[in-house]
Amino acid sequence: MTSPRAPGPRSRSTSPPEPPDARARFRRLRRAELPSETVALARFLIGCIIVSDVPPGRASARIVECEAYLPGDAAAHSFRGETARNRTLFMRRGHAYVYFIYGNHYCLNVSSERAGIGAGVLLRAGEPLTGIDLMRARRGVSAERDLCRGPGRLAQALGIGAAEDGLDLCAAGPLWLAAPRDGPGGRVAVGASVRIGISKEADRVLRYYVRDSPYVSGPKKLNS
DNA sequence: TCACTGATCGTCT
DNA sequence: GACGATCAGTGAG
Repeated sequence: MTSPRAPGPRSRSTSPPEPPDARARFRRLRRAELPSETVALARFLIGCIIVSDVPPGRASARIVECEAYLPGDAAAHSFRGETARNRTLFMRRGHAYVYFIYGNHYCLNVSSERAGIGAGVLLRAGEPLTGIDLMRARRGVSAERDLCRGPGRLAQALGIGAAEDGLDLCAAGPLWLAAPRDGPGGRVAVGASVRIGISKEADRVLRYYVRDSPYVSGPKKLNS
């Protein structure tokens, strides 16, 4: 009948009580702060925060893993040129490219170059920060580690679907990027590896992740 | 922890 | 009609 795990239609909010952690404050990233080159942006995004205000409430996660998909990269969805599906990948940097994959899952990218150039950064995993109960409800699992570990899981936990495709992540809206939290522990060791789940250009080291983070996806040998 | 497999459906050739 | 930037479940080591 209906697709089982695709994010459902937005429920009509009946002013649910705001969980205490939803009041955490984040500073929205300005586009000028985003590096204008894909690899640099992928590295930059590690430690940044993705914030979803998709109803019924706020959920956010610290980005701990992402992959760069470059212009002219055979593994990138933009490789064959612009289509109806991937057109948001050709928007200027800082826009959401959301696509549906394997009949079950949505994945979120951040467009990464100037308008007209197809490239992006796939957000693969996050460490849940706020709205954890909401993520649990969306995901149907309780283990915090499994809420955002993997691109499909991350999108589902944040309530991201086709409706979020094309959103400006540097503007006010239901989905946006926030600066890393300052203070002790703000600086992390970033590792690099080959990308996961692709067959073309599979040897390129374009995946970045937080070393030793339990929230990173993929086999252990890629994460040391 | 890893390897394997089925589910599921939009997109593209 | 084939493929795919995945996930969850199962079984083996």
